[in-house]
Amino acid sequence: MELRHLRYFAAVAETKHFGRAADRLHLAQPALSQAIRQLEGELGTPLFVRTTRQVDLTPAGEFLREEAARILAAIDDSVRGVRRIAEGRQGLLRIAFTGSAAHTLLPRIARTVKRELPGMALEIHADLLTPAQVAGLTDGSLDLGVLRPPTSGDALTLRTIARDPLVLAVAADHPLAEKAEVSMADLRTEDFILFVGSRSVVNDAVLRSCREAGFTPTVAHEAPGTTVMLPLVAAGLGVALVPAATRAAPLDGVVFRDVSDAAYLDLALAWRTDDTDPALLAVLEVLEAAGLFSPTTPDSAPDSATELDEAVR
Amino acid sequence: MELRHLRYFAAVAETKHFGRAADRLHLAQPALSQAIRQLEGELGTPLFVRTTRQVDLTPAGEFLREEAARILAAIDDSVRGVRRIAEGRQGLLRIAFTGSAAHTLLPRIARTVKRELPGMALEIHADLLTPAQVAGLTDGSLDLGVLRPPTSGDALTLRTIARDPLVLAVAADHPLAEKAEVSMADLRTEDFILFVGSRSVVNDAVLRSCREAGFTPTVAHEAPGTTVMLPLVAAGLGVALVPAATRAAPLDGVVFRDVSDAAYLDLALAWRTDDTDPALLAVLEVLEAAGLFSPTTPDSAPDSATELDEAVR
DNA sequence: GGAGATCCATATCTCAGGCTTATCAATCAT
DNA sequence: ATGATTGATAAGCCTGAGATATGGATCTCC
Repeated sequence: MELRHLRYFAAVAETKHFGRAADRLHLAQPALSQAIRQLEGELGTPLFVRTTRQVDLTPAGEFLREEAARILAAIDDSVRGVRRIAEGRQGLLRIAFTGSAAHTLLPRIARTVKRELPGMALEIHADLLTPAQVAGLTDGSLDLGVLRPPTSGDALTLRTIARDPLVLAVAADHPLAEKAEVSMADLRTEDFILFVGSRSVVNDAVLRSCREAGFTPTVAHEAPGTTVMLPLVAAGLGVALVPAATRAAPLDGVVFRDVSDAAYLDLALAWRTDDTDPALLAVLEVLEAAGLFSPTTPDSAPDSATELDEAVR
Repeated sequence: MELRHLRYFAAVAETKHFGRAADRLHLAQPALSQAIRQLEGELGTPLFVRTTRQVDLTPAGEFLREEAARILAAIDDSVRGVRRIAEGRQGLLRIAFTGSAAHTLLPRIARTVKRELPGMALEIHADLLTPAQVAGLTDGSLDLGVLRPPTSGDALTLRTIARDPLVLAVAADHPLAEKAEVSMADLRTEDFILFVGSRSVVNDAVLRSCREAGFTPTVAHEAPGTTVMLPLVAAGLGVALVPAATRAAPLDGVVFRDVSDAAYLDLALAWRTDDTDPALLAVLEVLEAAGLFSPTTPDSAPDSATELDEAVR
C-alpha cells in the first residue's frame, strides 16, 4: 500500500464519485478505478459498492475512511513539524550558564528566545563552570554555553558578549566593607574563598590579579559555585573576588566593593563550530538581532590555547 | 511523499546504516539513498548527517523518526481493522426483535454472538413490530430482524426459527383464569386488546382465529407493544391473545392459558437478500452453527405476498 | 419506449521513474 | 600504505502508473 492509495481512496470516499474524485486528483478516471481496485485487492475486501449510478462505502470502507483521514492528517502534521524544526522555529536548545551569568544574561536570553521563537524549548543548565560547559558542548550534551573565556579549541566558536571586572565580595561586618573601593593590595592578608577546581577561569583571574599585586592568596575554602561561595563569605570565612555580574544575586550579609586594579573577565557564548542544529542557528540569529552580541568585539581572538583546551579531551 | 519514503526512512533511522537498511528492505543501497534524498528534498531539510563511516539523525530526522513510527503503526492497525471488519469479526449489527421474541430469543442470540464474535457490537431495537422491522430493513437502518411472518418481498430473506401458538393472556381474577385450557369459543363475548395498527401480524392471527371460531372480536383497546398490553390485561380492561413466547415475560396479575384451537405464529429472522455486510454474514453463520435455525424448515416458503409487502414501499 | 447522458469498468499503450549494476570517493583499520 | 567499508554518483533497464479509447449498464426525458 502507498499513500497514493489512501489519498485516492479518501477522495472517492468523500465525493462518492469516481469521476469527480479523479478530477480533483488531476487524474483520469480509469487510473483512479485501477488504484482503488489495487487497494481493495491488497486489503482483501471491497471498500465500495459501485453501480453505474451510485458509489457507496462498505462497512470496511467506512472504517477505512476515518482511518485514512486520520493518517493523512497525521502525515500533514508531521511534515509541518519537520519543516518547523528545520527552520529552527521549534525544537530544544540545551543551554548552560556560569553561575554569575545566570542572574543577568539568563533572563534576557530566555525572554528574547521566548518572544522570537515561541516554539523553542530551552533546557537550562544553570551554574555550570566553564570546563563543564566545554565538556558538555564537545560531547554533544549541550548546544550553547554562556561561559568565561579563555578557552578555545577549533571545535568551539566563541563570541564575547560581556566584560565584567572582578569585584570584592565581603561580609557586611568586615572592615573592608567600610571602604567604597579597595585595591588588590588591601587583600594581601585576607583569607580567600576560591571556586573548586584549579582550572576555574575565575580562579585563574583571581590568582593572576593577586600575582600582579605581588602576593599569593591564602586559600581558606573552596566552593563549587556562587550559591555556596556567597554564604561562606557572609559567614565571614573569607573574602572572594567574583565577577561583577554576581551583584545581581545579592545575599544578606554580603556586600560588593569595586576593586580598582583587579582583572577583567569576559563572558562569551560558545557553541560547536560544526553544529548545524537549526534550533541553535535560529537562537543565535535571534540573539544577534536582539543586540546581545554587541557589548564587545564580535570576534573573540582565539588567543593562547589555555588549560581549558585540555579539559576538552 | 509516499509510504515507501517513510518505510525507507524508518529503516535507515533505525539501523543508522544505508547498506543494512537496504538489505532489510530487499533493495539495493543506491535506490535507498535516492529515496531518502527525495524525501529530504521534499521536506526541504536533511534528515541525516552522513559521513562514509556514520549516519546520524538531524533534529528534524529525530522528530520524523517518531512520527514515521506512529504513522506506520497506525497504517498497520488500520489494515488489520479493515480485515477484521471484512471478515465480520468486528463491526456493528443493528438487530430488531418483536416484543415477544425479546424475552426468549434476544438473550440467546446476544449470548451466542458475544461468545463467537467478541468484537461484534449489537445495536438492539427491542419491541419493534414486523412492519417497522420490514421498513427498517428495507431502508437500511436495520441489518437483521426477528419478526413474525408472513411477510416477503424479494428484497428480504426470511428464515423461520420458531413456531409459537397464540395463548390467552387474562387478568388473574378473571373467570377464564380458572380453566387450565380454553377454546376460542370461550372468548366470543370477551373484550379484546389488540396491538396498534391494523397491519400487525399478531392482530392478523388473532382476527383469523376469531373468524375461524365464527365471531368478530370486540376491540376494547389497542396497545403499541407487549409492554403496554400486559398491564392493560392485568387491569382487567380486556383479554389478549399473544404469542406463547410472551410467557417468558410474566407480569403480576396476568396469567397465561393455552388455547386449544388458536392459530400459530412463526418467528423468523429477516435480512436484506442483497446485504453483503460481513457483520451480518458472520452473525448469520454463527447463529446457524449454534442451531438457532433448526426449529422449523430452513426455507420458509415466500408464500403469498401479503399486506406487509405494501408497508415496504 | 427509445435516444441521449452519465458513469464505472475494461483494454491497450506510453513513458516516467524506481530499481539495478557498476563505479567512485572518502574514511577507517591494520 | 593498502585493503575494507560505506555512501554517493552514473547509466541503463523495465515495471507499472496513468492516459486514451471504448464498452456496458442505468437513469432521464421527450
